[in-house]
Amino acid sequence: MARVLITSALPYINGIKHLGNLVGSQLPSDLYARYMRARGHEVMFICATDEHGTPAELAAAKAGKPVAEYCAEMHAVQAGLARGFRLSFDHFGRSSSPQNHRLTQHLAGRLRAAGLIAEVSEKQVYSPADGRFLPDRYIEGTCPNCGYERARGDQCEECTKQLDPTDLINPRSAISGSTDLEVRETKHLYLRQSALRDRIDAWIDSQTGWPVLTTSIARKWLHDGDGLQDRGITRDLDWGIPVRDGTDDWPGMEGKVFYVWFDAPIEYISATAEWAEANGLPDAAWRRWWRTDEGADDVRYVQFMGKDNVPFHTLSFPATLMGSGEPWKLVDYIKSFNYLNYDGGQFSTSLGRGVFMDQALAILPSDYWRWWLLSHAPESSDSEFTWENFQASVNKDLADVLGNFVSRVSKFCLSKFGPAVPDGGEWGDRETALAAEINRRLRVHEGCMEAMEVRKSAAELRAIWVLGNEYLQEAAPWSVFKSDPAAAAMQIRLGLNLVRLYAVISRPFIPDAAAAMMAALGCDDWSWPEDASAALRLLEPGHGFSVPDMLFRKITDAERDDWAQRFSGTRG
RNA sequence: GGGCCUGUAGCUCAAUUGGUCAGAGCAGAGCGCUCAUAACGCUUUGGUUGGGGGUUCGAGUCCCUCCGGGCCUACCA
Repeated sequence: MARVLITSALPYINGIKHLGNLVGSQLPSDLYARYMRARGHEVMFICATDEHGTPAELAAAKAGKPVAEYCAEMHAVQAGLARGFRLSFDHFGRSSSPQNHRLTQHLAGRLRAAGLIAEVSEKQVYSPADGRFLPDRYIEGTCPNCGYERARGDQCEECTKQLDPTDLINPRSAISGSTDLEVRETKHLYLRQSALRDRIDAWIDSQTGWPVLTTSIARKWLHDGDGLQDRGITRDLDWGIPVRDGTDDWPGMEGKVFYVWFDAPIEYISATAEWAEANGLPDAAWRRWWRTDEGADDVRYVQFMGKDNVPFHTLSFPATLMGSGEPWKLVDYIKSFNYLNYDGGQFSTSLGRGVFMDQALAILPSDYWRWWLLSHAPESSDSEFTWENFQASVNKDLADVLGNFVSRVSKFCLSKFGPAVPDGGEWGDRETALAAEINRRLRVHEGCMEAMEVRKSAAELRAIWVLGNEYLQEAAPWSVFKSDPAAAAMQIRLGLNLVRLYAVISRPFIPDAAAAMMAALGCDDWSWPEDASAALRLLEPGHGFSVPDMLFRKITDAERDDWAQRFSGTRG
């Protein structure tokens, strides 16, 4: 048994996430966590809401609530949706937790002591009307290059030219529209990533088998131009983790907070501490996952994220941990995903384009979505959600191939033999061959799951479902029953055992359906089928079962068209 | 501008990384079965792997070029 630490990129607090966000980190990480648990490994699966930063403050203001209250509410909403999608986090924390305050301040202090923090005075745009410094992208104005009137301070979206806020003509606050802007001097802390560049570079080089997407993004940042640049890790905001040197004041930095991307990854660790506290466990319980000097040496740490998060996880966060000089556990494997698009364009939170987590659950149970999203995960390139494809996959894979198999086996048994696993008959060549084929395919499936090849894993799982239908077709118990009832009993006994086997191996993908299958069989033995031959004899003659309700219903053309219409534009 | 990824049957995607690999699922066609959610099984029609050029005994797989799609480019997170 191994110990596996799994983290999903933290969803940002300012609203309900869409399916693209879900499939980029939380869902595949859940698949992996569930599979690892199913194989008997000790798993710590961590996620949290990422609560700091300007967008959170603005979203709270828009909602007319204090930011702390807003975040608490949105955390509860996101936690509820996570439960709705059956995301099996051991802990779903908050980056605003006391634990994260302490650890972030501690690590900043360590970095300072190691000489890896630089204090830099710089000029930033301040808006008296908004009462805040404005990040570059919150300043709008006319592009000096192309004349576009709504260019942002970081880049003109029209001509893609990189801009400095002071380049803009007629600059104004994107928040209030105020043109009363001034440039103020302010001091900030920079993490001297440049000083750690060689160490990080060597560390990235030492990794094998990481997705190209992961390493290519990291190398680009390491080698582009002058190489890895220092990064500002503080902001002039109210909401965040106050800048401190461990538990001491940091002179000159009063009133400033750490930048969200400094404290967010640290929350992976802090959330594990939150988990320990929530469960009444001592610090040693979480430190054995994170401190290589306190037991984390044998931990395998895997991170899941969308490609936009890769720089922070390959560079900034490792720099933070390495630079601390303390033996923190570094990530062993980074699984990154491309984007999921929606019907010819991008999902858009602002435009309400696409399907959001709450809406998805209002339409169909989570298993339908889990299956489609996982079997179409954007691994090698961006992928696309279309209602036609969703309908086809759900109806064929879930309803026809798996659901109907369970239905035909259980109903046939009930009508011919009654509500218990029938006795009689012996396995022949066909059954032996089936067990061998299941073993073979299962080993392939396991290899894909181990390697986090999500789509292939789904395809292999489906192929194993198909084997059940092929077997029934060849064995034809409905025909055999007429001449040799005992042989038919053996065949259908195998079929019922196949249902249990399917429940076990399908559980990481479709946990609710798996539970329904197992419940109908009156069984609670979730042991992994190491050997199909034995697993297919697990339910013995006389064991009672019931016919489950329809596992998956079909999506009608009318529903498909209705949904396509409903989610094409404006949310609500 | 620079960098990276990507373009394979109508659709969604595979090809152990130069050597029978041109494949699977869906859709289409034909046949079979009747236990089942008009479900299942078998067979089968589709591609000169975006265009062009090159390297090689041999290239979706390497190089050049052109065309198309996407992402990143450090103050959104």
